[in-house]
Amino acid sequence: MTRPKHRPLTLRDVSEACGVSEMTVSRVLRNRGDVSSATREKVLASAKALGYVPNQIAGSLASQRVNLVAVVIPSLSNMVFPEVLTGINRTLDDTPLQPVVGVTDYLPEKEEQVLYEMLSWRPSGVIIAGLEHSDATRAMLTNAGIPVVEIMDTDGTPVDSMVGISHRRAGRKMAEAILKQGFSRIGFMGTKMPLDHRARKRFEGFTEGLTKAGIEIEDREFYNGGSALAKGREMTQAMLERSPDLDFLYYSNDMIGAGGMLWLMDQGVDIPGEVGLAGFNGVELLEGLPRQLATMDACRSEIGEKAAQIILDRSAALDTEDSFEPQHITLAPKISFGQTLRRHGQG
Amino acid sequence: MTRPKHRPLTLRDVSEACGVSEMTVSRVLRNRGDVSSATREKVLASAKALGYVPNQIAGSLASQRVNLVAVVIPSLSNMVFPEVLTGINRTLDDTPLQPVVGVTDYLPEKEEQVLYEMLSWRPSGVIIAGLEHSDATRAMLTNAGIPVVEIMDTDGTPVDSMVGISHRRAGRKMAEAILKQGFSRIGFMGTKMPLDHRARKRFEGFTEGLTKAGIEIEDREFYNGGSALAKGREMTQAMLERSPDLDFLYYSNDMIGAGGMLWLMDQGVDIPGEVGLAGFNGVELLEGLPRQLATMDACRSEIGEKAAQIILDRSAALDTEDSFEPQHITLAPKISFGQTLRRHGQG
DNA sequence: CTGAAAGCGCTAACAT
DNA sequence: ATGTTAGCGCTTTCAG
Repeated sequence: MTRPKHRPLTLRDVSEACGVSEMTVSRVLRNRGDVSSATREKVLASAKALGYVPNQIAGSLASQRVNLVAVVIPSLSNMVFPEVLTGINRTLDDTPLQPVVGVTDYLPEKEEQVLYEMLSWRPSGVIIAGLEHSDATRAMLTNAGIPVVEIMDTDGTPVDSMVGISHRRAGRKMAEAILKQGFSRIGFMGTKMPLDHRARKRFEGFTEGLTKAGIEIEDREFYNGGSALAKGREMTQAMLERSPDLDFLYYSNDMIGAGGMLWLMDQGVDIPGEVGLAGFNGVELLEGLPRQLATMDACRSEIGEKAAQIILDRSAALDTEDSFEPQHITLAPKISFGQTLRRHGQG
Repeated sequence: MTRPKHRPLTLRDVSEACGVSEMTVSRVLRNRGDVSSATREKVLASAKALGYVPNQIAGSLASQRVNLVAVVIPSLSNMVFPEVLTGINRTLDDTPLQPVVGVTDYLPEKEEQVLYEMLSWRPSGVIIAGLEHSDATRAMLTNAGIPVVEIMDTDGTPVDSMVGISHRRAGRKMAEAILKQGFSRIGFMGTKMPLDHRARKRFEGFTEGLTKAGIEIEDREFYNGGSALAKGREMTQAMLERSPDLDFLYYSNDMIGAGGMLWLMDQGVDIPGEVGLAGFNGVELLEGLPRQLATMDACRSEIGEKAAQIILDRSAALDTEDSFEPQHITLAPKISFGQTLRRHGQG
C-alpha cells in the first residue's frame, strides 16, 4: 500500500470546492478587500474542510513581499544568542514578520554564505550580529535594498542601523569600578578571541581603563572550548598558583566567573576580602550561586526587541513611502555589584 | 540624497550583462547541465560583478522544490533545544537543506499556528518536538505529504518517523538505580508540567519504578519560571525543612539539581552520605560543579543529527522514487553516576 | 552545448 | 462585492 502522491492543494481546489473565484478565495484567506460574509463563510468552510494551506512561495512571488526577517548570529551554544532571539520573537510575534535564523560559528566565510542564502529568499530585513564583516558581506548588506540592523555592538560604523552596547565602554567602566573599590592587582580570564570582536573590545576597554589609572593587568589567560564553568575553575586555580598576589579577577563571561568563584569558595578564600570577582553578561544562572557574582548586563533580549522593532518600523515606512533614517541605539549596561566587587560597605 | 530604490537584480540583468540567455545563466548558477567553460566563466564574472543574488522564491516556485526543513520546538530558553538545533545544523550543513525554526512556547495552539506558517513555505520536511499535538496539528503533519520526524520522545505513536528517548524508561531506570544504592526516602522536584509531556513521562516512569519496589515518593514540589538554579536552592531548602528524613532528591533537570546541590553543600550536608542527588539532561555545565551531579544524558545533539539525517535520506528517496519506511529510533540514555548517587564504592 | 516557450500558484490592477 | 487578466523570476521541457 503506497501512500498516494499528495499534490498539495491549491487555491483552485478551494475555489472549485466552494464555487467562488480564486481571487475571492484569496481575498478571504488574506482578509483583504470587501467580501460578503456569506461567501466568506463558504470559503473558510471549504478551506478548512480540505485542509488547505496557502502557498507563500507563490504568494510572495506575486506580491513581491516576503514576511521573513533574516537573523544571522555566530552561535546557539552561548545562551546570549538564544536570548536575543527570544527578544526578536517577542516583538515579531504578533506581526506578519517571521524570523529565520542562520548560524555562522564565528566564521566570516560562513557568515558570507549564510547571508547569501538568506538574501536569496528576499527577506524584508536583516538582523546581524556584530559590525565586523567581510567586504563581500558588507556589500551584500548594502545592496540588498532592505533594512539592516547590526546588533550587540556599537563600537564601529554600521551599514545601516545598529542596536547594542559599547563593549569597549563596558570594559572600561568595569575597570573603573574595580579600581574605585581599591583593588589593584588584577588578573583577566577570557576566551581566545581572534574572531569574537565583542570580547576583544571589552578586553581592550578594560586594559584602557586600567592604564588611565596607571595600572596594568598582572596576569591573563585565554581558553577555547569545553565547559565554561570547568574552565573557569581550572584557569582560576592555575592563575592563583602562578600569581598568588592577585586581589581581583575579571572574567570575560559569567560562566567562567562562576566556575572561578566556586573554586575559590572551595578553597575557603574570602570573597571579596582576599580576592574580588566580576564577570560579564548578567546571566540568569547567577541568581542561584552561593554568592552573587558582580557582572554587567549585556541587554540581550532588549537588543533583540529593539532590533526587531526597527525592522518593523522600516517595513511600515517602506509601505507608506515615508523616509526613515538609520537608527543608532546604544544601550547602557549597568554594573550589578553582587557580593564580589564591593569592598567597603555601600562604597 | 535619497537612496535609489533598489530593484533587486534578476537573471535577466545578468543575462544582458554577459550576452548569454537567461536559461544558460541559470544553468551556470546552479551547476546543472553542460555549459562550456568559456561561457561559464563569462556568466560567473558578470554575476559577481553585478552582485547578483538568485531569487529562491521564484526558483522554488518554478522547480516545485524547496530546500527548507521546518523545525518546531517549544522553547529557546532551555539549552536542550539549542543543542538539538546544533545537531540538526551539523548534519544539514553541507547539504542544500536549510533549517527554519519555529518556537511554540509549549502552547498547542501556538504550535498549530507556527506549523501552519511553516508549511505554507512548502518545506521538504518537518522536525517537530514531541508526540503530543492537537488534532489539527496532526492532520497538517499527515496531509503535508512530506517527511515528518517527531523528536525527543518515543513514548507514543508518531505520525511518521521519530527519534528520541523513552522518558518513561529514563525515569524508571533512575528509580531503579537509586533504590539499588539503598536510598528509600525519596523526594522529587521538577517543573509544573501540564504541557511538558517529557517531564511528565519521566515523573511517571520514576514513580512507577519506585512503586514496583513498594516505595512511594515522600515529598514533591513543582516550580514555574525563574532562575532554575535559584529555584533548585529554594525548593531544596523548603523540602528538607518540611521533610528532614529524606535521603534522596531527584530533580527533573540538572539546573535545579545543581542549585539544590550548592545549597546542600553550603549547609555542610554530606552528599551522598546523608542525601543523594540526581538530575536529568547531562548538561555540560555540570562538569564545573564542585561535585559531579548524577544525571542521565538526553542525547540532545544526537537526536538532532539523526532526525536531520532521516529528512535527508527521505528527500533523496523521493527524488529517486524509492520507497522509504518510517524510522523509529529510540536512543538509550546512560546514567552518569557522578558523585552524588553511588553510596557503596563502585556499587 | 544553447535557446525559446510555457507555466509554477498566487496577487496587483483593473474591470464589472 | 466579485471576476478577469497579466504577470512575479525562475526552471522545466523541448528544439535546435
